[in-house]
Amino acid sequence: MFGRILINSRRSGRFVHTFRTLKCADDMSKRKGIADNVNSDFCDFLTELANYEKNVNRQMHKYNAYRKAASVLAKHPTRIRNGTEARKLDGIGEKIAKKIDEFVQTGTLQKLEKIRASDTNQAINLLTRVTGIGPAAARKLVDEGITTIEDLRKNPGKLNHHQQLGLKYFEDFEKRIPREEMLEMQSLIHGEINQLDSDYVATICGSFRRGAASSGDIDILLTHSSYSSGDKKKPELLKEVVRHLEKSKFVVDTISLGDTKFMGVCRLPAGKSSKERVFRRIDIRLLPNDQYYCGVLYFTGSDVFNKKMRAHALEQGFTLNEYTIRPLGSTGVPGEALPVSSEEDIFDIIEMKYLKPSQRSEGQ
DNA sequence: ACGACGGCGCATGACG
DNA sequence: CGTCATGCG
DNA sequence: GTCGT
Repeated sequence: MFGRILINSRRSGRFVHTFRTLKCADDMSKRKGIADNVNSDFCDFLTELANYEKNVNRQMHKYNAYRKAASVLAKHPTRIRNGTEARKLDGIGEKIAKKIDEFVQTGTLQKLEKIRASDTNQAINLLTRVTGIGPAAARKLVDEGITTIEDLRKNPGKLNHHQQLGLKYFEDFEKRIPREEMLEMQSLIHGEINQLDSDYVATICGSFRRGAASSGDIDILLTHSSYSSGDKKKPELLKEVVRHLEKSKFVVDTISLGDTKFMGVCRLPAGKSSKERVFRRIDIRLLPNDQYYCGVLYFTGSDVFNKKMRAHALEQGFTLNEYTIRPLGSTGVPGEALPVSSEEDIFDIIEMKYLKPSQRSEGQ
């Protein structure tokens, strides 16, 4: 889904919590107005608290609250001097304002120091960076005395398939993908799929589509002229594409594969200087052709843009989601899905000026 | 004071 | 075995 | 943890 605003340190994005961030995380470049974040120290400790709530306490809502606060501070053009000033921003309340005061006055946070001092917390935060290991599995492993990546490698039997692949590619999956490489993969993917069956259509979404200089993974939306939402499922359409990409040696591992969603691992063939390529996370989703463009719009983001666009749709009397756009009756009940055969159609329906993907990064 | 904060596909385990 | 819940992304 | 009701 989406791109998020990266606030913190290095990769965290896409999953940003500390480390695993999520999906979209890819826009580091962006905004021309914000001169490289004068409040980054606040953002850093808020992000650290966010990750702590998510990974250790499993408090996803606090995690999101902290990230929202970090995000609003990252976008703020001037240096925040104290809690009172911060308190005015949307997403910062009494507690965080107090923390900002403490940080300004002492240069640190008592709470954070305690969190950092705990070996258990550190271990949980580390293990959680392996894809497939979430807060629950990380805690369980740590309870069993497994606290390092090395420990994991010694105990593969304690990991399910997804987690084993996460461990196998642990280092590579934390590396971002330069746009240049995304473009290479796009060429390869389009070539292979077209060769397989020219009635497929594939679009790489996420921040890559918005023009980001780097991406966290590859997120492909796929459809086929023969497949509409009214039809019965076609389990072979996606599997056929996956098999073909495996045969061409691009897809090298499968994390999960159902009728509509594939999650796996891929790698480009060796480049010129024969320097080894990095293994990358790849997702492919199969959508019915009549829902394709709502899906492409949604998975292109950004999150902020999606929210604004949905709000605009509501004002115009429509409800927009990742599948369909539907008119709202006088009672507020959604009607039948309207026909859509391009992203432009969706903008037209809600009387919104068309924005190219590169213009959807933060708003307007 | 109290509930919302996204919903969903796939893998896996719990349950019957 | 089928169905439901949980974890995860 | 923050916001809206």
